[in-house]
Amino acid sequence: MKRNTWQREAVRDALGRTEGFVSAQALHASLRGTGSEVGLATVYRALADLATEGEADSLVQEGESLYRACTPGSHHHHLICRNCGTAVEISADPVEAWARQVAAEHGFTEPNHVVDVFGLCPECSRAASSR
Amino acid sequence: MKRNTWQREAVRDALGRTEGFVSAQALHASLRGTGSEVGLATVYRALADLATEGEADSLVQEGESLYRACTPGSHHHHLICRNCGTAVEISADPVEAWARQVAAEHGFTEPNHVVDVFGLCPECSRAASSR
DNA sequence: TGCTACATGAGAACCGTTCTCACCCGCTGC
DNA sequence: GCAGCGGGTGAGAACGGTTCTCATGTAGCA
Ligand SMILES: [Mn+2]
Ligand SMILES: [Mn+2]
Ligand SMILES: [Zn+2]
Ligand SMILES: [Zn+2]
Repeated sequence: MKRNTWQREAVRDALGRTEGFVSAQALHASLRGTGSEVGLATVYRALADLATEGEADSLVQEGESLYRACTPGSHHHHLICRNCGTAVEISADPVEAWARQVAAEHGFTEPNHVVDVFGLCPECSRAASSR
Repeated sequence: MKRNTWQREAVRDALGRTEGFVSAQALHASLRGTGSEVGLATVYRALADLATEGEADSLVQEGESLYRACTPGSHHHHLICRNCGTAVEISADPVEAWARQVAAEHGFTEPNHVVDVFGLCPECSRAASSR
């Protein structure tokens, strides 16, 4: 049975208020910045829990795990800005079917897939081209 | 100008002789096992070089980078066994087009994508079901 | 209001990877 | 061949993100 602590609540809130994918450390720093005295280990634990409960999505970039609030219960993927982390949820129905088929064709069972699209968001594209 | 050393050659060979994705540490251990006295740092460096030269593919799983010999010059993806690391190269032309389109629709530029399909290979499926 | 088991947090430990730097050796020009 | 240069190597230290430890705190329940 999972307890309700203000720490867990603070992490959930901070994640929800964040545009794109953030690291545990960044989230911890931002919480500390607002006066919240959460421990780093607690932020890691809360994010891991949120991810297993399906309330957060995660991906690994350059050796660190990034998290993002997730609309729960729906399988989806992300279009992510390489520069600022902003993310858009996208559905990938044709890819789902393709992945299942490819696995089956080669006799692989219990298929899974990792599908992420990266790029520069409109804002970062503008900034990059005007430089 | 890149020099030819027996160490680099040994790493390339060992990678080529491996079925699926392997970690730098595992490859280093296997080289040591065959009497080759390569340093761990050198294995890391060689694998990184092979990856940037397009002679190896890499992916990150559970916090460690895995490498695999790659048929060079062709953009492709992988169907990977979660259990033993065995991998099959697959082409994903419909996914390529989909990814480009999704990025364009949201105004994202310089699109990239990560597409991996995981599952249990026929052999590992058999082992799992007979247990 | 007390009890108890789970959550928290500071710091240590962990672990894959990268860095350092003294030594080695592949390459080039002679 | 042979010397000399400059990049390569390797043992161990350092690094950085994450997890663990354990003493203390506190949510949830009666
Ligand atoms: Mn999917
Ligand atoms: Mn592709
Ligand atoms: Zn951006
Ligand atoms: Zn397998």
